[in-house]
Amino acid sequence: MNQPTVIVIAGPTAVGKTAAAIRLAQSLHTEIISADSRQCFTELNIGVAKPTPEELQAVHHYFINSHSIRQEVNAALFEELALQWTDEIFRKQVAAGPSAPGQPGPLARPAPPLPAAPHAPVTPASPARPAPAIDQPASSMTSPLNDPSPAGAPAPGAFAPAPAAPGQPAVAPAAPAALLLGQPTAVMVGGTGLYIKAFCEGLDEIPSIRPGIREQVLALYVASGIEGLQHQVKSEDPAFYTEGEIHNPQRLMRALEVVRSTGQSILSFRNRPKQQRPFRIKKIGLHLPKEGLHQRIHDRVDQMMDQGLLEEVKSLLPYKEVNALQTVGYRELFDYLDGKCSLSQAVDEIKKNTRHYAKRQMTWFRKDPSIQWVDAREFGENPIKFVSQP
RNA sequence: GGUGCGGUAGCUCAGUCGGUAGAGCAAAGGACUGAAAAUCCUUGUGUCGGCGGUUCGAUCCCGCCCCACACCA
Repeated sequence: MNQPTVIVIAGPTAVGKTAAAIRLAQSLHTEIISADSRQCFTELNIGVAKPTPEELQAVHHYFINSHSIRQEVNAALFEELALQWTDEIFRKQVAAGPSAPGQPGPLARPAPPLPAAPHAPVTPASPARPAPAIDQPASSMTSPLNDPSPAGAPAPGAFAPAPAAPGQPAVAPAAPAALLLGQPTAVMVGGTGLYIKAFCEGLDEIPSIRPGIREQVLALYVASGIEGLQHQVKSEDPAFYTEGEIHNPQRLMRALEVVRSTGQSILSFRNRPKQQRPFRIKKIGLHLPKEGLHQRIHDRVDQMMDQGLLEEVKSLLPYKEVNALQTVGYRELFDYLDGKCSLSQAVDEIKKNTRHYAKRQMTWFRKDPSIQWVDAREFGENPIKFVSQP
């Protein structure tokens, strides 16, 4: 049975997902939905390894530069938006008609294919970039759907793609029709496992939290710590206190805000079966040997510093408390700017915390039996090869 | 050369009034449905610098040696 397909590219940070997904999307003449909880923010560029302006020009990306750090973004919002975007991509492809091999597909852009040099030169340090558009009130950005990719935010230089064998053509010559069988296809790429899960399986429907309650719960945590949260959860949501993660402040606060807002335990909402999506999902996991991945992480952090990450972080100092900036690469440099450590210590911390992050990502993705794992280097050579099999 | 202080887990160190040792970090594994680049959980045998001596028994006390640091010449 033929259905539209979403190809999901997952894997740890710095394996080379971005470049691989762009090549794949170009081969398939389609567009990309990013599944990255940080690259959606216009104000965050170097530190989140956003695709370069050239890459964004080559393939249309959704959920890149679509939000401000002053907006609340979470997995539920992502699920909702990504489903809309998927539908939008499919409809565009249907409207444009099937593409013929060797010809520009319906969504192909005029830009030439990106070079896929196995060892792309490090992009030189970016010149001073415009100040992030954080002056705008969040309310003026309430329509991310209509403006998914403002051109104003230049992204940092590209991180070199996973090394591919020399001599490979920039774009696989395979015909998109081989995979599509006349059916629309979209590409999703990102490292935020929860967002991918929300998109593929859906989240339970939990009413939104009444205004003021989240602040109230946070204040409780600040004032009385995890013991205070545990104490309240024990009396207000005993079921969660018994079954939930009671050593995890975030889970405790979530449980409290739900019970205070709805009068019911958060556990009572966890009853919805996995969603059946009206499209096929094919998950590809990119991996590299640990030493190689760590080397790429270290190199990329050094590149970020060369590209001016410190300046980017300085410009965000007034916003250091917002959730979007609780992020590897930013927190450590805030500490440096606060005089808590030396610059080289901060850089070492970024490398270490990025390694930890990659490990957590692998723990998450390994658990998903529907992922087909591919060596990132092989995938980079000819992504469509791994995608054209059912 | 002399004096002092050290040499204990990958790193920084604690400790054993003599009964073969434990924290933080690192590392490894894991959980995770509206903060997810977040948050949380689990895992600690290492010639206690080397060789002798005292002792039932030494990482601990004593002697010599090696190494590091500081100060004095």
